[in-house]
Formats: sequence, C-alpha cells, structure tokens
Amino acid sequence: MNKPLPRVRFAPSPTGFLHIGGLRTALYNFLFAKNQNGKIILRIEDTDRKRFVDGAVENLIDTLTWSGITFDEGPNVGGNFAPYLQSERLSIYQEFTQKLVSENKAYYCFCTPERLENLREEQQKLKLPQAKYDKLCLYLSKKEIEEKINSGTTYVIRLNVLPDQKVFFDDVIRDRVEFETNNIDDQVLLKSDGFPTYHLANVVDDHLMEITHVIRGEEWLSSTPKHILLYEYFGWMKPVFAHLPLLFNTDKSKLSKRQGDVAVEDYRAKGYLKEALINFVALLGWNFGDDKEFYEIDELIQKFSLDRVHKAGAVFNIEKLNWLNFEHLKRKPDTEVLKMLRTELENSEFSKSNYDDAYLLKIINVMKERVTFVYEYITKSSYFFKTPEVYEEQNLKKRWKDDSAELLKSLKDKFQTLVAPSKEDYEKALDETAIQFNTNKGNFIHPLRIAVSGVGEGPGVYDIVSIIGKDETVSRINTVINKLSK
RNA sequence: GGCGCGUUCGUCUAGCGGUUUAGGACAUUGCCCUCUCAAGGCAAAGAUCGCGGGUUCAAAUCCCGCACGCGCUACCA
Repeated sequence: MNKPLPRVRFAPSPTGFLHIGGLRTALYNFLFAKNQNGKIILRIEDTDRKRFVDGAVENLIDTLTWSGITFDEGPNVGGNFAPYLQSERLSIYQEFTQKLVSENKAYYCFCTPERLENLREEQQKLKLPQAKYDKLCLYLSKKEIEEKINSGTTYVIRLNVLPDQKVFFDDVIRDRVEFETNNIDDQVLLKSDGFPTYHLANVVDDHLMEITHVIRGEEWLSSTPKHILLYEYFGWMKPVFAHLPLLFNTDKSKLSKRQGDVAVEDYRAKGYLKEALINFVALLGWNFGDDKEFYEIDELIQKFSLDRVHKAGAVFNIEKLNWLNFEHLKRKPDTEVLKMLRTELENSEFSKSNYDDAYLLKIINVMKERVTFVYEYITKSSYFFKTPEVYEEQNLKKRWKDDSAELLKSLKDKFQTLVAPSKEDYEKALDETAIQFNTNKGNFIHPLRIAVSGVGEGPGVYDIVSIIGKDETVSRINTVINKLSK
C-alpha cells in the first residue's frame, strides 16, 4: 500500500502583511511538500472581521509570489477544494457545528460578555488554578434554548470538553505532548456573528481539504488539544502535527514590529534578495547536519526534512542575512545583476542618464566583491555616474601632499598623449611618470584616486580610470587641481 | 496564577553515551596579500554545554528536581 502523497497548507490571516515568521512557516511547508512530492495549499483564514485589513490578501499573495513560494491550490490559482477563503465557507462550518450540537459535543451559550468577564474576575480572585467557562449554558433545557433563540438572544456555540481525561498527540518536532481536559476551556467554535473561530475552521478545513501534515508555529501548540478533541468528536483522521520553534527579537521576545522590521515587504524594499531571505530563514531552525550554509532553493527542497527542525526558538540576526545577501548577489550572473542595476538607476538621481550595457557591466565586474545590495553599486561608487562633488576629508589629509597637484598635472599630460588606452596603458604611463619624477608610485596613485573618485576606497585605480575613460579622467584631474590648489 | 514548550560561543548552529582539548558560520581582532577598500588566505579571542543532583567505568548527550526564558490562557489568529 502506498501512502498518499502529503498535502500541507499555509494558512495566514490577512491582518496586513506577511510576517517574517510567516515566511518561514510557509517555506517549511513548501520545502516539505516539494521534497515529498506533495501539494501545498494556500488558505486564507479571514474569520475575524474586526481585524480584516483591506488589500491584505492581495498583499500576502504578492509577497509570497515574490519570494518564490508557489502554491498548488489557493484563492489565486483555484483547486478542487475551493473556496480557499474561509469567509466564503461559512455554511460549511455552521453545518458541522450543528452536527456536534446534535450529538451533545457542542452547545449553545447565551452568556453575555459581561458575565464572562465577571466570571473570569471572580475566578482570579479565588485563585482558581485555571480560568474556564463554567458550563452554565450546557444545562439549559431544549425548550429554554429554543425560546432564547426565537427571542433573538445572541449566542455562541461552545465545545463540550469532558473533564478528567487525557489528550495527547505526537508532534514530529516535540514528540509526545500531553494535556488534561481539566485544563482545556469550552472553546467557542462559532461566534455570535456566525463566523467560526480559528479552532473550528482550521480543523474542518484541514479535514475537508485532506491535509495530512499541519506545519505551523509553536504558538499553536497549546491549542492543539482542542483540535485533537474536535477530530475525535467528528470521528476524523488526525493529521500529523509539527510545531515550529518561534522567531525572536534580539532580546528573545517574540519577533515584533517594535524592534526592527518584521514584514517581508520591508526587507524586499530594503534591497534584500529573495534568495538570501529564503536561505537565511530556512536556516533559522533547520540544518542538514553538515557545515553548509549557502543554499539555493532547489538544494533546500532536496535536503529538507521535518525531523531535522529543532525545538528552540531562534533570534533573528540581521548580520548573517547581510552576509548571505552579499554571497547570493556575488554569485548572480552579471547579466542578471545588470537588470537589477538598471532598475535601481531608474529610481535614482541618474534616471535621466543613459548608460550602455558594456559600461555597466564593467562597473559590476569591479564592484561585485564590494557590495551587499544592488543599490550600493550606485551609492558606494557614485563616481562612475558623476564627477565627485566632494573629496573625503580624512583621505585628503592622509593622501594629498603639497606636490600632489603638480604631480597630477604631469600625469594628466602623460595620459593625454595616450591613444585609446587600456588599463595597462594607464598603469604604464603612471609608472613612467613616477620614474621620471624619481618618486614613489603611491604619490601618483592616491591623488589620482582622489581626483577620479573623491574617496579612499574602491576598485583599483586603473580600473576606475579605464572605466570612466581618458577624457573624463583628465577632466576630473583638472577639477581637483582647481579645487585644491589655492 | 495555571498549562505547555524550550535552555551548547554575542548570534545562527553541529553534536543523539566514549573518536571532543565541544566543530562550523556570521560578527569582532590581528597577520598575509595590496595603490585604497573589499574579496581571498591564515590566525586569535569567544560556550566549565542554565544550575543542582543522580545513572554509568564514561554524560552536552540518559533520568529527576530547580531556575530562567518563551508561548497559550479572547466571541484574535
């Protein structure tokens, strides 16, 4: 007998943007599905109308698409188990809730929010070990229930949790986890607005959509016994559960907006590559067991397994992400970097200038090992796009000598005699001038760097000069001499 | 408060009872290379494996207790 191929789902709620932790959960689901030849489904859990944010679904899908995580079924691609928006499945939840009610596994509750709050306060005052609903409405007669419903009293439907029993499940990542029903509240399944809570909708949909593995964040671990109870009440096969460790801020608190960026779109906007973000987030809680840290998505798919996900939460550390971005960018083909650079240029102060591919490719070639982000091709080496406007103070102090202007002038004269010079020609010309003046090459090189770039760092000076060309070099030497020899 | 989960260098992690003087990566520092900055190479520093008890010839690895952290404790997900 062949085991059916796994079906997993990523089920975010559309409250604004894709959280970086959500990306990790989506990714692990994706990697697991692809590795196992299974299917991954996108389901939108929009059951809380108060928290619904307009455009959030589109934003979620857009960000997911950008990241390269694709779905076999979902609101945007359809599928045999549609609809994939929970708000469009309301009648399904109501039907299943009625089934539970008819079997006494769930019950109507007419308690007001005020009573519930008072109840909680009282329980706290009495220092009761756990605050729970007191099952008051469980004992209402059929007649009383009908009267209340007919008179228009609002109600919810609660799960009827039986006392003194044990509930357990075997989590792939955490092994056996056990709870006592005495610690489980009679969870609301259907809210007074007719919408289901997460707990109900999640179980019903996972069953209906034939989900085999529930891979989600650890924040759900404590509510899993409620889900287990529901599976048992319905008489359904339970999926395999895998609860992923949480992602933390630097201070170990749950990753949150207050301490830096948590939205995937923020990282995208900052210029991070999806490859780097995926690589980084994949390693936050999983590794293959060797020393490899640089991964492309294909290899991740090939090597991923749930049993190598570990249990402890991880701090989101941006420095390693930066390094991975650098590595991924460095290994990208020049032609691809060229495309990205063009996009950056369009959004920069140089949007009106025209640069041919050959020119930009030369820049990419010499800057590749010096940039972490594509935009740094522009910010770190703006001198390829415009004449330096300022000359770095510190560098000037160190490298601009009394005779620099005079030496540069001679060098410029020498350069001007060159015909279609190559990088080597510039080097040779500088060498000869240095010999002619019987002085160190450095006395030419450093001032020349100042003249052409304005800064004390960057590619080899012959590279810069040969890229910007003879005329531009001569012009920049003239400019620096004018500005600095007063 | 209750329940649950977790705890190896600053951070991400390797490690599944002996091959470990606890390995790698990022970050940090130094050296080499060098026209600068990177990249690259080499090296240093950094974890008595949360703490305390056991079990064992032998424990980061198994067991128990404690501490700390985190999560849940809503008609939010």
